[in-house]
Amino acid sequence: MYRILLVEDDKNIVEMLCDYFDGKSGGNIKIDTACDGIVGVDKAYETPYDLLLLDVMLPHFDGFDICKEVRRYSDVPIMFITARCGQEDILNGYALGCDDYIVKPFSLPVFYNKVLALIKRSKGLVRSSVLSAGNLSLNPNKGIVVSDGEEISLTAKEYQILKTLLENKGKVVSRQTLIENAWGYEECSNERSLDTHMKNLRKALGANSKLIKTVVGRGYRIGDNL
Amino acid sequence: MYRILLVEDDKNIVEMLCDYFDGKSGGNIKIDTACDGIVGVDKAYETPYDLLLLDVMLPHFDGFDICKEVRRYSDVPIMFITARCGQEDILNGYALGCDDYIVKPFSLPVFYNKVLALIKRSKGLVRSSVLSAGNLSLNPNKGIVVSDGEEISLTAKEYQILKTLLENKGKVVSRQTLIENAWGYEECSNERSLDTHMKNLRKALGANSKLIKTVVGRGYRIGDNL
DNA sequence: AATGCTTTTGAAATAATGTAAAATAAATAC
DNA sequence: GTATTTATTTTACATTATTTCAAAAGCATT
Repeated sequence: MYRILLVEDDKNIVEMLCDYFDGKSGGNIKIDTACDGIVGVDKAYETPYDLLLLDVMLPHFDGFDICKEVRRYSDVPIMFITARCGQEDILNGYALGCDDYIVKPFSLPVFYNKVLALIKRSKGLVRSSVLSAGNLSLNPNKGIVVSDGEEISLTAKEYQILKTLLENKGKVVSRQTLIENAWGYEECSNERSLDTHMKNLRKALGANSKLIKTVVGRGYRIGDNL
Repeated sequence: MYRILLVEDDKNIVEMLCDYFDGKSGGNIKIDTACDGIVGVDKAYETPYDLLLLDVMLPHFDGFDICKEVRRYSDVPIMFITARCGQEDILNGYALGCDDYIVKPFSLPVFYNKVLALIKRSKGLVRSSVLSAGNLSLNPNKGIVVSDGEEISLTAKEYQILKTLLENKGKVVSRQTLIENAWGYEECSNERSLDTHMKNLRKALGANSKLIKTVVGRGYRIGDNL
């Protein structure tokens, strides 16, 4: 399930995009919305979204401001969607670190595919729809995990933790991010639970558990080497 | 240095793009060209490009065919650039696994930025590039540090201190600045703690610890020479 | 070389993470 | 609807890593 934050003050556009994405993805994409920049920045900070869709013209804190602020701490994919089509604006967007700049009006089916292509690119899911590290693979479509050629069964939490690590292969993923991804909005009351799930996950992975390194004080990281 | 393969049969476009990219990037982007699909596929197979730019309408083996073929074995970023602007064509491009589909004519500066954004996204270099000094490098995106070719593990504080020093390479960084960056809002109770982390950091860096000079009374400075 | 100040060092205190087992909650079967 | 199974959370303690702190060493000024 992919999570998108849409910051847009035009209710019609919000509704249209939400409906289309929900229908087209079969509920596999969830769009969260904010109608002004301040709320947008706050939400982006609290939740690990897979993509930010930003209108440029917003009251008080505009899309460019949001992008600038978010890029201080995050690599999350960012697309602007706006009626402002001047070359100056577009170049400014790219200078602030956006991934794409879409000018309204646009074709919904094309836009949908653009969004999906970017999310997949950012997660390394371009060609195969399989995430992998070393001799370990996870198929997010099928929801199965194979370790050393054998399919293994993981619990929901273990699966989510492993998926988040693989989506960020090579990067240190903070405990907070892992918790947010595995627990979602209902927070986990005791953050020590993660330790236990981590232990169970490692046990389930057998020898491949060595792929997951603990980076004390900063999080965990999965890589291709034992 | 980034390498791009441009498959395009219109000599004018080829020349225009090559000139523009060469000038704009200061030679940091090298465009290789092929004027038909067969040659394009061969070149893409032989060389690890950072991006493929494919015209759709080509003799014999068109851009879609190239994309389909290349995607059998590679995740390389692919952009179509073509005059064919029908929605069917665009959707077909995305279905074949392209990253973007640009319709001619387009603005060169915008196109240049799009290309750069995609290459950076594909390499995980969105926010910040790698920081380095001498034979030492720190990737803020991945959160890893490499010293003399070996990845070394640093604690959270050591990592922050080194990152701050590298962000100010060549400059003297005051102890106060280092403390503020590594401890953030929760102040460190004893400012002598920095000394210990400095010691541990130097120990972890091995020979490269000589890159960090103590400037008594003013702070520390990292440089490129031992 | 003596003084006052800053930096380095290593042992002790503290904090973070790993593990196992028990308790609770959720899902499934009967 | 209840029993059984399975998953998750809590708890307690072991282990490892990090931070603190005070003593020792280094540096600059006289």
